[in-house]
Amino acid sequence: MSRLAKRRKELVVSMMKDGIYEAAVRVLTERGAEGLTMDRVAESAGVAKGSLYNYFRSKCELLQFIHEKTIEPARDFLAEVRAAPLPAAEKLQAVVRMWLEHFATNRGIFDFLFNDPRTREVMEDCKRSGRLEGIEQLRAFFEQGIAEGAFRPIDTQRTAEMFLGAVILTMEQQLMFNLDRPAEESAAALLDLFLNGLKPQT
Amino acid sequence: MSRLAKRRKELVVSMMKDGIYEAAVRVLTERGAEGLTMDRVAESAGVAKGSLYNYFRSKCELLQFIHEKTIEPARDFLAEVRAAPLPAAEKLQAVVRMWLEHFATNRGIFDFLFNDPRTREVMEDCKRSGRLEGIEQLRAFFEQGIAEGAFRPIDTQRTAEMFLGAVILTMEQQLMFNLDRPAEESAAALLDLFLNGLKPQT
Amino acid sequence: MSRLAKRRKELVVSMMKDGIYEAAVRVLTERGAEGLTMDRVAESAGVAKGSLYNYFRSKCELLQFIHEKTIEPARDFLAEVRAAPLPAAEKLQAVVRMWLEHFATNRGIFDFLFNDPRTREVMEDCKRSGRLEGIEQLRAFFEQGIAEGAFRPIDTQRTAEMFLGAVILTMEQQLMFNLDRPAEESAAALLDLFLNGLKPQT
Amino acid sequence: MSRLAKRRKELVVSMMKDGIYEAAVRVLTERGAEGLTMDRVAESAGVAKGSLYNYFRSKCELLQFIHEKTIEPARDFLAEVRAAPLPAAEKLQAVVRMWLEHFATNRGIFDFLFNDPRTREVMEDCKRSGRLEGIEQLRAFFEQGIAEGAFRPIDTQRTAEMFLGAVILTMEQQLMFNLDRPAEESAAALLDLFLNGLKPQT
DNA sequence: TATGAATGAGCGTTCATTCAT
DNA sequence: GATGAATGAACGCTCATTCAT
Repeated sequence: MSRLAKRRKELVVSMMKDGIYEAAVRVLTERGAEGLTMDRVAESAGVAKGSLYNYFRSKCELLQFIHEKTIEPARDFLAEVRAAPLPAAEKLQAVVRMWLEHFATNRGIFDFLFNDPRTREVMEDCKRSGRLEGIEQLRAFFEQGIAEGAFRPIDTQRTAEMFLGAVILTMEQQLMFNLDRPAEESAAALLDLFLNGLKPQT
Repeated sequence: MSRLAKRRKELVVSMMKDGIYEAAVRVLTERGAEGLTMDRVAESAGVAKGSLYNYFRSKCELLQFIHEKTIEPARDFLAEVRAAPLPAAEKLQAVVRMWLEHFATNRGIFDFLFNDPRTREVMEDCKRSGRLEGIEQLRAFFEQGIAEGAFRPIDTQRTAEMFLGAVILTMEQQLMFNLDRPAEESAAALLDLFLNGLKPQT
Repeated sequence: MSRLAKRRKELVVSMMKDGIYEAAVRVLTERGAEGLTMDRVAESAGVAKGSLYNYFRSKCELLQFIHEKTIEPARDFLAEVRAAPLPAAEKLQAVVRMWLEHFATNRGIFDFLFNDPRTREVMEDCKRSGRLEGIEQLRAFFEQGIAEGAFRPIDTQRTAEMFLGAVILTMEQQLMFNLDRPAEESAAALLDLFLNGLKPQT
Repeated sequence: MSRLAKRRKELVVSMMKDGIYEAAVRVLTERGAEGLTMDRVAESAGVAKGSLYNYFRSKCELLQFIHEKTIEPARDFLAEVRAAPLPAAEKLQAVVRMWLEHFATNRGIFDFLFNDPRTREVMEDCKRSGRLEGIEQLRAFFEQGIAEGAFRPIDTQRTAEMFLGAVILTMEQQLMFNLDRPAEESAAALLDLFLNGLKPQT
């Protein structure tokens, strides 16, 4: 096969995978993680069930693809932010805003990524859950903040967990009730609380 | 049927439901949310599968009952704390410690209650997840704190969400990795962070 | 449950298993070992597919049951013959005659028992294939014959293999072409050849 | 199309068929009869799956071709031996030795040819299994032996069946347990038993 | 003619629900 | 009311075959 033909084939495969991905996301949105069956993905993608297996060896592999594809832009942005010459607090805020924006669109896929126990099991083998990755990244920011003297020398692991938990639940509330909170505003509220605490400034 | 007979019948029904509940919790603990089948619940409860349907119209209804029943002691404790003559921060800490202790015993049921997508759907129909209630209760504490002048006048809804998120994820991490963090300590860390914030005390 | 009820239940279960067994044999006969699907067994037995799983945990278990049930009477007879006070040659002849009669009825099940590679795999785990069991039993007869001085001191393992092979292929030819050879006659021919050999008596 | 072009085409087709045959044998060897899928044959042959259907109308036809092609050298050798000026017993021994050697190399294809139920059905349609041919050929040897006065005037059909059965099961045992019996020795044991019988020489 | 993606019937298995006893 | 066998739709997955390129 010529190089050109090969390239074209790769493109077609990539497009099919994307189509299946989108179908899966639709199913996820309409029926939840529980309702994500290969039959429904196939139907939603407009292909035969067997065809899915031309692109993904198993449902598990499809799940991993969805995970990867969804989380990828977030991860890229995170790496970018991490490398940027900004104070820790600003990095945190940027990341939170991005997360809120990124997942604001779609409740099904968010649950699937962060909360579905099946997904977690599948992912643990190869990639870690989105949650674990998020915690790890956040820790880096907290450590930077401490090093800069901007944060108290708290337990970064615990802090990262609490912070991510706060972000996730904020997102979930928004998705669950279709709230209309600008990401900007939510991020600011989060940072304000975590930076300054509840106690009145003396 | 006489009133007495009626009363007795109610009692019997209630006991059966409780027995089934306990069986379900056992199954949940041993096999996870995925493994919670009517067969297994029936077997663990020592009744016939068909009998479950005399007490719960469907699996969905059983799920709702489990939810309710599990949440109940937490709710009771919360009401008690709420009524107590304590400063907001102490109330928060007490509640957090109780939650951590209450769910530390049992990973299966926790996942089931907060994260299982099947459960989630079911719950949304009737009271839109246990989270809501927790948030509502927490709001009261934050409002009290503000009224007392102990807290800044922040958005209590958002704060409650963030706080609950932090608690939940802290719990989950602990359960997921079988960490050995005393509830006392975790509660203290949570309170410290939310009260004082990340910024160094000036 | 009373002892009586228990006994009745056992009987019902046993009858269902037998019914399923017969259905499986029918399918085996009509469609061969390849065509033995759970769907077809269920249909032939006049029950829903799911019901099969109330009596057999898996297809493998059903296969083992068929194996056992079919081979059981042959095994019983063999044990009886083995214990009887007869010369080795007569024992051999009796067993061969029994085999030919026992399997004369049904080609499907015979193939399934002795030749189907799938069956072999399944059986190896728990029971040995019919073939192995047959060889082992035959060896005993040859050893007896040698001890009695009626047979030459040949390699009993090999001899048992050859003998069983001869029996099996004789059976298969008969089944394959629906020949009308009396078991009696076939057994006599087998014994004559194996005892006296091809060479003319000097 | 010119005669030459036709001839060339035939050659190409024949070579392709042979290539596919070899691929099928490889698959058979590596994965067993169960694992012989058109996908794997195509992959092993280095052609597209669809191409297989240019040379064989169906999997069934491919199976028949494999059968034919595998049996062929044995058949050729048999014809050769048959025509040779040797006593019947020596011919028998030569053929048995050849068979044992021919199939000793390869368990997968042997099972496939003689025991796989799928194959069996296919073969029955067109030539009722390779066995028949073997039996027919063996009969000729026994008839020769009788004519020469070297064998008793036994029923040659039955004898041929028993003999073939003995050979086949001997082979199968060897393959199933990976025994290390030289073909020479096995052939000698077979002949000794069939010629001289079990009874002690008087 | 060669290709290989698309197909869809079929596989073994699970499980919430029903219903005759 | 209690039972548990029967049900059948649904699941993830396979693979012989087809057909547009």
